[in-house]
Amino acid sequence: MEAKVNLAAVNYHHGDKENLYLEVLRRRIRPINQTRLTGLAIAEGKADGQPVPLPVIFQLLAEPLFGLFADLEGPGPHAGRLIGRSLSEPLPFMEKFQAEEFQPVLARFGQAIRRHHPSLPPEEFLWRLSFVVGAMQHAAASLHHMKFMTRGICRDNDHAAALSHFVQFATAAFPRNRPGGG
Amino acid sequence: MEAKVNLAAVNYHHGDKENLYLEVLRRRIRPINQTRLTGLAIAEGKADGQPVPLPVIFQLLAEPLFGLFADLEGPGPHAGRLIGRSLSEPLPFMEKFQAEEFQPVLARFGQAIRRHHPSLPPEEFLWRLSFVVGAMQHAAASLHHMKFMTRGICRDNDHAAALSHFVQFATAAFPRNRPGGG
DNA sequence: GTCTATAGGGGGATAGAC
DNA sequence: GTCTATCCCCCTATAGAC
Repeated sequence: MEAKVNLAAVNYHHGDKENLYLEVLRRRIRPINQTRLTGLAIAEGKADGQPVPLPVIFQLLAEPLFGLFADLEGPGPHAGRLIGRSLSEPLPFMEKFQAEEFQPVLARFGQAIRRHHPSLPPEEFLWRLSFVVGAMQHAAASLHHMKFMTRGICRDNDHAAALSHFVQFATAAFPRNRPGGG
Repeated sequence: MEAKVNLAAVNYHHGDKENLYLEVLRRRIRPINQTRLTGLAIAEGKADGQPVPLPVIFQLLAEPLFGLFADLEGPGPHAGRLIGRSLSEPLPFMEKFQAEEFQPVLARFGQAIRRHHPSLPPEEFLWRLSFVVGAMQHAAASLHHMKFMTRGICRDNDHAAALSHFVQFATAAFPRNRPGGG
């Protein structure tokens, strides 16, 4: 019936489509989030009680994601776009999934960032965090056609540039001295 | 065959599915971008040769999008999520579409922002712009479950808060005095 | 326990009726 | 020119073979 491989044995091993989709996503996302969390843990160990500098935090957050695009021949770029897309998926079961997979990371990194702005109102803090995360995801999802989008100024799949510019950008979003204080 | 209305006459009027999808998107996106462009034109008229202040620019950019969520019973929120989703769509024909619909707006607003940072390297400028746009889109796509994401701190569909925080955030991303100069 | 044959449903597009 | 009846393929999931 098929050229090389059995087709729908998939259903036996992975259940229905929804479950398969989540398994694939999890498989891609877990290692990224794991790398992030251990990276932060190590950095905090080294910091020895002091807050980890913001640029370091954002680097640790973004590098595992942008790093997917380092090997253009591997599955990374595809995974990157898959993740990007999944995050704007309106499917109801995705909310629960996103919470399970990303909340721990967000909470953990949120804490670390928060130490630099302990008196910032929680609501304001969370909005900024949300914007920063959105910027990162958008960048990851757009890496492959930055050249097109910028009419040739930026290069495609330039994950190193994305990373360094993102770190600068995100750090600027949480400036030490803001207009409103904090 | 159907309860109330003829079904596949759609195909006659709109051609194939891809075309229909683009028509729907265009219909939602065009008025938003139109509002943005005329808003900026008016602001520039009033500014009388001076650069339009950054907060005004970002307000003009974001308000038409976030404003979709003002009437929760209307089609706006649905349109907002549709647009959000379409932007992370990996479908090949979407790139062309996005360029057609969004490049003019981005170019126009880019110019206006650029006047505040004429000596910033083009690449750096475009990266920041990309991050800001990503933050905005992510916010629009997430408005409906901010409460869930923030464990109750932020409210759902709070487009006014989203707007004001975004304006602040985006303005901070283009600070008058940066570490690197410009 | 592993996989395949097959049924069932849905969606898209064409060919042709009005 | 407008719309509808119908076809076909693909995709999903179950039932049952090995």
